[in-house]
Order: sequence, then structure tokens, then C-alpha cells
Amino acid sequence: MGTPLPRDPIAEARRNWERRGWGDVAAPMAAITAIMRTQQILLARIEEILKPFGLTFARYELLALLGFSRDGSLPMSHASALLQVHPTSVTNAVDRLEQAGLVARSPHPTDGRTTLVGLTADGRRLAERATAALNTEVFAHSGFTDDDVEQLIRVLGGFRRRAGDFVDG
Amino acid sequence: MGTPLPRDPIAEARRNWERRGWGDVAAPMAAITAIMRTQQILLARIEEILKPFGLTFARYELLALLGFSRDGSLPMSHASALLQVHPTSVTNAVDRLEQAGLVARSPHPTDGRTTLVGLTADGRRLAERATAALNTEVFAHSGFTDDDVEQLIRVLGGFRRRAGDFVDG
DNA sequence: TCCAACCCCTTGGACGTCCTAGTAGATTTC
DNA sequence: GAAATCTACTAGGACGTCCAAGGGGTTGGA
Repeated sequence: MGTPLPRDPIAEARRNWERRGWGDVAAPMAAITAIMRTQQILLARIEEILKPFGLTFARYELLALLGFSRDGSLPMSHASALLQVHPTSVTNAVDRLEQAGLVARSPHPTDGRTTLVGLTADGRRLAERATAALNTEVFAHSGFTDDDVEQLIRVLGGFRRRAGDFVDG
Repeated sequence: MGTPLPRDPIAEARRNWERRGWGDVAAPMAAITAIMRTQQILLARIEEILKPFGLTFARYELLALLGFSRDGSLPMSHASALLQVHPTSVTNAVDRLEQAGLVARSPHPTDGRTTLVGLTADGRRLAERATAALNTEVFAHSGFTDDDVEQLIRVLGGFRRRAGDFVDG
């Protein structure tokens, strides 16, 4: 999985599509496949940076989200909605972060169904250090030009809105 | 995980980054996060279409790759390289596809280390039907305009080449 | 010739994601 | 006010991905 290929496998797939008479959908197929592969590359880079902190990307995202919330604490359902992952994924992440002493669960003061997750002091410190590392090690040399970034945000933002992720502009 | 959010959580994150004084990396952070989320949406759509065929995206990719190879058969290491996944992921996919009678393993004629994976007749038929379904149900209404597709292929292709995925132009 | 280095594949384990229940609390409806 | 419905979280399981380790097959240099 290390050595570069002599040819772009996605361009190859696109040619195969065209050869079979699916030229009308070959380009979107290639674009979607490229998104899949790019995500894989980026995720690997991020995980590599987070590993020394004992974090995965899923756990980091939760930590960062809590760090930006008013009082460092949120209902689990709210975290699930904002991170746009299944509730059980939040349960999983909270279990492990709680084990590590980075977050703590507490009951909601008025709604007995709801559990709040809050950062511990350790959790807040680690989130800040991990963010600093990601900023300098990943985001600062993302591999995209400023123009690329501009276009990606515009194109993918439109896609996500049309896909029903959010409703505002 | 179903109802749209009132605000774009990625734009929100970007504003948080800027507020903390990380404005220099806020845009790439937003672009990368958008790629992550877009991949998640697209993968869910694809898996939904493949489910009636008893396939996952990982298994479909292997089936499709074999369908485009000369004789419908490849060394497992070659499949791993072309699909750009870990060898154990190929082992896993082949195990399940073989169980379903869609592929078959056979020894390499001259190299005793190598195992070939080949499509069965059932496998080839299913790959064709699944591809047709993806073409009409996903790629034909990708949610991207032709311009979007053009830009994504260009931007992500450049990124992947610089990341060492492949070496040609 | 023969052994060290390398390659190919598999096993076992850790993680994250989702789905399907299932339990408990809150809200709505009649 | 009681029943039906909804909401929040958790347990268990399937799947894909990766890493680490191990067992054979190949190869090339001493």
C-alpha cells in the first residue's frame, strides 16, 4: 500500500467506464471515487498526528466540539447531531474518552432521559494540544492551494446543503 | 442523524477556528472536514443501492476491478495495490465473496506465494447488475454539476498525485 | 549450495460505523 | 389521568480498516 502506482487507477476506471458505453456517468463516477480516496489519505494523515496523543479522529472531534461549546458540556444527542454520526458512535467514543479521564458523563438536571458529556481539565488541555498539532502538521500544509480550498468549500458545501445536511446558506 | 441542522456545522467550526486566532488554517480545516462529511454521505448512498445485491462498497469495488481485468482474475496483492487498501482488507473481502460464490481463489501457476482471485459466472453477472444500478441511482444524479465534477477531478487528482498515489499525469 | 532477506497471504486484535433491539423517561392524546 | 407515542441512551452484532505477527515460497549473494 506504499509504492505509487504507475497510472492513476481512477483515471483508469473512468476509461473503462467510457469503453463500456457509460460515458455519460464516467465523470461523476471518477469524481466520487476521488472523494473516497482523498478522504482515506487525509484520514490516515490525521490519525498519524493524533496517535501520540492517544486520540483517534472520532474522539478528537468530540473533544474539539466540547471545547467550543459554552460550558464544555453537551447532551449526547446534541453531539450526535452536530458530528453527524450515529448515536451509538457517540456512546462508543464517550466510553473510551471517559475511560481515559478526558470527559465525564453527568445526568441532565431536568430531563431524565438525557446524559451530558463534559470535558475534564485534562480533556480540555489535550484537545488544545491536539488541535495545535493538527493545525501545524496537517491543515497548514493540506496539499491544496488556496484556490483549491476555495473551490472545495463552495462545491462540497453546496452538495451537503442539497443532501439535507443543513438548511441555511 | 436524519433532520437537517439549522446551520452548517463546518462553517460553524471555521468561525470557531478564526475566533481562536487560527484564521490562517481555518479554510483548509473546513475543506478537509467537508471532504470527510461528503465521503460519508456518498458512501451511505452507495451502500444503500448495493444492499439489495448483498454487496458492500468494498466487495463491489473488488468485483468491478476483476470485471475489468483481462481474464477476470488478479493476484490478491495486485488487487490490494489497485484498490489502495491494506492486504488484509482484500483477504477479508475475498473471504466473504468466495463464501457467496462470486469469486474463487486459485493458486498462481508459477509463484507459490501468490493467490489469484477470479470472478465466477455469478460474480460477473452480479457485478454488471450492480454497476448498472450505481450508474442510474447514484452517478447519474450525483448532486454535482458538470462544472463541479470537472473541478473535483482536477483538484483531487492533483492532490492524490502529490500525495504519492501515482506518478503519471 | 545454502541461508538471509524479501514477498505473499492469513490470523488475531483494536477501532469506528451502522443497525436492531431494548429500557427508561417525557410528551401527547383522548 | 392513562395509554400511546416519542425521545435518549445503551447492549450486542455485523462489517471494513488497519497493525502486528507468523508461516510458507523465492531470490540473490556468499
